Amino acid sequence: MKETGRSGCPINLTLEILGDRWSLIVLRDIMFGNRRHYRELLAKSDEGIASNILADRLKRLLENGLLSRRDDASHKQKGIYSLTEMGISLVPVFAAMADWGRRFLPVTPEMSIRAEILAEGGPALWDRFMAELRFLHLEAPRPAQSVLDELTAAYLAAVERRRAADVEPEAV
Amino acid sequence: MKETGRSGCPINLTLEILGDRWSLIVLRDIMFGNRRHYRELLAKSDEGIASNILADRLKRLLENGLLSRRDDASHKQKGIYSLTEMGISLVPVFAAMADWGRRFLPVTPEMSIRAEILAEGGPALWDRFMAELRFLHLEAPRPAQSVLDELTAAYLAAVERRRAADVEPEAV
DNA sequence: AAAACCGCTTGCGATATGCAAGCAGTTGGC
DNA sequence: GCCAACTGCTTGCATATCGCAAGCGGTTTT
Repeated sequence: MKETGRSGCPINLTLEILGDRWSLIVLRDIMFGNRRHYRELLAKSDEGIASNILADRLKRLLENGLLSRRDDASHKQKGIYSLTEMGISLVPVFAAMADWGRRFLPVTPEMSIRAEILAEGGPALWDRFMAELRFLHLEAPRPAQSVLDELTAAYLAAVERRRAADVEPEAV
Repeated sequence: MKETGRSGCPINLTLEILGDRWSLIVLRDIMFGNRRHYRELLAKSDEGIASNILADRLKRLLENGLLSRRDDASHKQKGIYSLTEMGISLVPVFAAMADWGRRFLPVTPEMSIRAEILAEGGPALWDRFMAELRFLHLEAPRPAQSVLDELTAAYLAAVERRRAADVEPEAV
């Protein structure tokens, strides 16, 4: 930890680690998009993060204990980034932020469907999701059902709905 | 709204408005410290925000609809900043962030007592707090009890505890 | 009349961001 | 075995933002 900050307020300390435009975007893509390699995070980012910014954020997230990194056995150059328990514990923060965003900001329907499901499901769903993340990123046992699959399916269905509506705008 | 952003993702849009080191600090001081004037926010900030940054953040928060500003009838130069419903709705986000911070970061006991109470109280307490903020910032009726007083009293008691422990370190 | 206070601005050096190009090493197709 | 594609990540450089200190016109207090 650096001693840059001034106060021991939890909000302040959280902002010192996550208070920028990109850190939470990176974590979001790892968490909800299951992107585990540098190139995946770089190329498939909806927002188009720059490569040096991504490298810097990954380094800081590693230093701060939100991520861990191990080598990919199948490719000597690849590294696999995983969420730690500290990173997984951000699920309620993401849920709260996403719910706020979808209520007050000009979100697109397909991008807010997952926020809606998380808000609807509440803490019980978040717990199930976190259990699944512990399976995907730590070595926890596989849970019965997959929340991530549910979220992803809903998202893809919304994308498809949008695509169909664009192709056939005369239909109601 | 600016068209800077790339995606309609609620997390991304939220970060475009609040994703920096200071915006949420300012809102925190208004919300939990009931600081309503520029000078109060400037001087009583635990983190020491710079005056130009504060002015810029207040402007952006006004533009984005999180705050409103009106003249202070008692002083021709003073302005009073108030939370809008959009700003008040950040209570769950603060609660989630503060709870995460107090669990994983080196917070001080007196600064995390309020986070603890909010986490303990859950959504029911948050709703009561938001009702009180609507009284303080909008023109809603006064609620029966004050959550803010409760939080502030707990904080001051923790400060006093710390002070007493520092003065008389031999006592247990 | 003087001093303190009001919100906020200006100047300026330091730091962070964003973009494009590039690098050494690895892998896969032929 | 050869070359192209791909790997994570760095470098250079222009621009934007940050952070500090000082200051400004006006108001209020003493």
